[in-house]
Amino acid sequence: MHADTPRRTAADQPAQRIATMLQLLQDALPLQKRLVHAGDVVCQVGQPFQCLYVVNAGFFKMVNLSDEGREQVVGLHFRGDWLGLDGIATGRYGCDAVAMDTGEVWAIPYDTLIEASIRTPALLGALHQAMSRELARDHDSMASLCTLPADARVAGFLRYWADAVSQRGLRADEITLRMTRAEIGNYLGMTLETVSRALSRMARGDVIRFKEKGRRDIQIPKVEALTTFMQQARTPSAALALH
Amino acid sequence: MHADTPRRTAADQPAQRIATMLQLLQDALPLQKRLVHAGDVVCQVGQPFQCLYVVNAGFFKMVNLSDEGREQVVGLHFRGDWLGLDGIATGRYGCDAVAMDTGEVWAIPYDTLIEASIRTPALLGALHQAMSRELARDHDSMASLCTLPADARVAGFLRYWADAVSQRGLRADEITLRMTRAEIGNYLGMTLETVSRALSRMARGDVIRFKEKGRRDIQIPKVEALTTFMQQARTPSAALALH
DNA sequence: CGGTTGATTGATACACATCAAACCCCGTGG
DNA sequence: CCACGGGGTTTGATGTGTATCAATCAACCG
Repeated sequence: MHADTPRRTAADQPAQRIATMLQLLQDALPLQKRLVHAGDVVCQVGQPFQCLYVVNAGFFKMVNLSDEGREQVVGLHFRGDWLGLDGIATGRYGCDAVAMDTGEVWAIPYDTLIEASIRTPALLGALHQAMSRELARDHDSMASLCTLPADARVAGFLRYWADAVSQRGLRADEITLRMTRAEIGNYLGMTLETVSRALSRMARGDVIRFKEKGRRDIQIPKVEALTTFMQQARTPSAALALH
Repeated sequence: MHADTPRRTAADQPAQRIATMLQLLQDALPLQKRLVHAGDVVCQVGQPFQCLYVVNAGFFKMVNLSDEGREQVVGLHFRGDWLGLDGIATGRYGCDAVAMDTGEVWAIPYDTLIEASIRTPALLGALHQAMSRELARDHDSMASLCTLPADARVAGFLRYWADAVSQRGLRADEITLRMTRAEIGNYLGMTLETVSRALSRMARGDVIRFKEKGRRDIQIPKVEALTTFMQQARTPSAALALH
């Protein structure tokens, strides 16, 4: 893993797309920039919908408060993602957007966005792409919730995270989860103990490694090993290796 | 349950919204109408994205072919819903849209829609609402997949279906599922046997009734009974009534 | 240093999957 | 007409993946 200068890797394309989109927004709109810290709530379920928020830095979880207080993480968002999209239809936000780290979001009043899109049609493209992408991502999440066993879901989660950061131009072989096991488990539909066990199994199989002093930083020597781990987790066949 | 003339029930508002939107599309766009029958594929995963489709009649399932052939139903769509939205971002459809009954969709080239939206801005509102609504719906699905036990998920599915048809102006106390138990189970992340058992339990508790000669038609005497059934299914407490 | 929060690991329980058998309904064709 | 076959559904017996309960441990912090 020598640090070769990355020229035009496959990950560059999304990075370019995100950078271009953020630039477009800055040029075409008066943005209200807002700094956030871990735990800050960007927009809250039930509040009247006014603004969309675009993530310029940091990362965020979307939390759905289902009926009686039960919290459910329904999405994770990184730089370039939009927050608050599910408020357009009803006029009220459908989720809390909670910062998991210090970061910055740009508030864009929806009305302003629509107006500006007359002069700058590319704004619509950006919005539509963001929504469409989230739809596709949600479908993938549902598929993995429905079909994959716990181990495979955790592996898929790590792969998703690694993809997300690598698409943003960061190194993906060493990720630092800014979520507790409980939050991960909530997002993946399992308990924190199951998350912990899955990670332990992956570490035992050398699919991942924990950085010394802290089990939040995870090294991923080979991202494709996650994929193979997912596949073999689906079949109970070769479960005998490493009891 | 005497047939009182429904004046301005709560369900009228969505019905009005859908009718208005369909009218808007007809007035503002040259629509390519397309009749479909059960099993027809409206748009197929991997095909280049050109058109969005709006459901004018019938009902549709969205199927995600995950990696190796494994089919996953990720959404159900009724009159007024849009199909193919997850193709905007990538330029290729992300799901198959399969008709579950005879129906009609209106094909709308995306480019045409965007152009027309300059003259008729309301078109954008319709598109954005459709996408936003689906996002919110997906989040609800994820929450129920993650938190609810099988019985509650099935009950929630019936309630969702009943809501959907009642919002389209049809009677909701007697719904005919046009899906097999296997399809329902696939959508809800459980096996067909579990779906069957859940329905049997609900029938035993008189939450639903099967119409004679055929277990696809389900009577729902009181829709709110589904909600209470969901809640008591979540707590293993009162599970002793009716072994 | 104790106190707190998060993580790991083990023992046990249970919800659901799996396997299997029987049934119902419906269309087809002798 | 009934025999036959096949897809869909129901129900039961058994197995298993994961939740639950509980104890221990590691890191952080005032």
